[in-house]
Amino acid sequence: MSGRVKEYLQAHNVHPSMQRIVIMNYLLNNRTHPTVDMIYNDISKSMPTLSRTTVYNTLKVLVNNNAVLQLDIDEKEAHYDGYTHVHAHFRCLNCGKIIDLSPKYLDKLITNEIDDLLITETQLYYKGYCSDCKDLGKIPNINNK
Amino acid sequence: MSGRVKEYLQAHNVHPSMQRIVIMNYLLNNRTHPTVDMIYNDISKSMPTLSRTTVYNTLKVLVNNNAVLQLDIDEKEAHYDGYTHVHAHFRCLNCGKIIDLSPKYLDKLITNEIDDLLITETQLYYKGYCSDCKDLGKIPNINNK
DNA sequence: CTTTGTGCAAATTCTTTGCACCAAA
DNA sequence: TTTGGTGCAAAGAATTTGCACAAAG
Repeated sequence: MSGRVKEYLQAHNVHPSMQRIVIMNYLLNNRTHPTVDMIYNDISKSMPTLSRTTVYNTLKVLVNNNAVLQLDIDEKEAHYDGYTHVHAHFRCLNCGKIIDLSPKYLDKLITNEIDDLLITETQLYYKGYCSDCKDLGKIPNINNK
Repeated sequence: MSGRVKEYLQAHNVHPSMQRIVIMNYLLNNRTHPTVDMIYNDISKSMPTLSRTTVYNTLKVLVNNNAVLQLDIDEKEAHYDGYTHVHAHFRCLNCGKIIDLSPKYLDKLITNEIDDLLITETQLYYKGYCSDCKDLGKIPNINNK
């Protein structure tokens, strides 16, 4: 079972340490878009030596290697998603819950209510390299960063 | 000229103080998606008594009243946009520049190159109120909060 | 007067850094 | 024995809070 996770990490050029396997496994099995603190609190119950720094370090490595998605939908703190395919997210401004939106909404702007959600705000962000930067070898290598 | 700004603020139920007019005017005339610090540094040249806290306060009021858009495209710090209609944004991961994308890209997922930009990442965020929260009078009133 | 906005300093929160220790190749 | 991962404590950066003063109606 965690053999699968180990392979997943290796496929993404991430050296599969104990901590990395546990954190990646957590993300694959908890599709709740957790924060660093949620991950840390949950995992340290069964792995009391784990440090917050390691959670930060690990998530950075995983994100840089496209094994995990970092969500900036919450201005306070980052959330993480083990499902890396492009998909839309919804965050409730009252309870904070973040959910995936069905792919059928991916290519359209949504206004008002859908699927029993009241949408009040839409943000569409693209990231990459602009014309000035993209040619100049300024694109970083993968591992670490 | 700043009479226009004053009217704009009033139309959004924001009491038009000197500082608010100056900050709103700055955002309407600087479509560079500035951060709090950029706004503070630029404006305090001509208004040395301005405080960073007031910039924070003012932006919060403006955002809450839909007079300004807050962008969370940069995980480090918030950027602000005086143009509030829904539109897509692109941020260069090398130089940090944020630009608006033509509306023609709004309703489609972009991969690879467009308009001389190399897109490596797409984030589609919706915010609002989930089914559990939307009926319960949990939607905050506009002014302040 | 009374309410609302401003601004300083201190506090909070999330994240990163420096460095020593450990483990695996 | 060298390289890379872990974890503690401290530092850093962005933002918020508490409170006193000022301004406007």
